[in-house]
Amino acid sequence: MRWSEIGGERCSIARTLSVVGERWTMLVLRESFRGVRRFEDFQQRTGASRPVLAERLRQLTADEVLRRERYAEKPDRYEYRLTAKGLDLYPVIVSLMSWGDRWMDDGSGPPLRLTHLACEGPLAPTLACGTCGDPVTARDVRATPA
Amino acid sequence: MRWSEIGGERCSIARTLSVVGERWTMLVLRESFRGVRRFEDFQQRTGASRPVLAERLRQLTADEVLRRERYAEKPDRYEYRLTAKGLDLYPVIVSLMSWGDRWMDDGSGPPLRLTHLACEGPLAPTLACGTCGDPVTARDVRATPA
DNA sequence: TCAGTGGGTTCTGTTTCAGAACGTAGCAGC
DNA sequence: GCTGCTACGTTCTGAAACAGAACCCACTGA
Repeated sequence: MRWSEIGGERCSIARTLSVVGERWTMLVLRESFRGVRRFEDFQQRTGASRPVLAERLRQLTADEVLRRERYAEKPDRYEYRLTAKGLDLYPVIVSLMSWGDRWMDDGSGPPLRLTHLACEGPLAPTLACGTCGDPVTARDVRATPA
Repeated sequence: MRWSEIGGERCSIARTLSVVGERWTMLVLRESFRGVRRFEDFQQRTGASRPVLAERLRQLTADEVLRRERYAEKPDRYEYRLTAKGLDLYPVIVSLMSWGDRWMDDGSGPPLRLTHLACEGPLAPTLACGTCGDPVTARDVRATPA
């Protein structure tokens, strides 16, 4: 099977990866969540090559994760902003970061600190059950085909 | 910058992607969480080609996300099982799945249903603040360099 | 003796990628 | 009017990664 065909699988993980699973795509989104909007800035901050970045931005726009908006005329200039669909990827980004903080630390501690604005405490991101609100690990869950 | 060098960045997201960001790796882990342990089964269920699968299993083992264990002798047979480090990737998998359920539905509903064993309710996975326990979205968080 | 199983490796043609160069449409300074 | 500078890409070329098929090896069972 070709990687480009995983979007057709009946699996939400595979379908999500067909949108955000390409090389560099997650780093583009990381920068989007940090407020980056312009091609040059994405290029510099992610390190992706220009052709690949152009392709990723095109695809993310087609998938409605980003929205391409003109911010200047003559010549036309566009920037890329997260849509609601894109903003909803935040838990993915945060869980990747959280795992890296815990398991990929080189001894110098987490590169970024997240503060929960509502309680002013450290975010300490947790996977919780939406029904009872308790924290959840892999062992607490049963999966059944729908 | 080459993709193979992102592990050296001072960013937990980039570092995590250096472990789980290759094509097929997430699908291998998806199957691991479903209990799959053997090469042939991974190959059939993920759709990755045999050389790529072999390489991914090798790398995940080197990164201590999976552990390679002999389950038979003459000839030796090995299986791949999640370590604690691997099990801790569960929030990443679940958040990918949750986003796919919400945004990539083709009209036939979620392919898999998750039940939280503690409360017997649907998991409805949520990103929560570990300090106050409340649900969190992208807008509720401030990031500061450490 | 012959087929089947499990876990890979090897080989070959195709696809994707990295980096540099180029294009384009304006603007600022001189 | 000429020279750079900015922003956002596209084009080109050699290198790397991938997909699928074939093969290898050490057994087992018929």
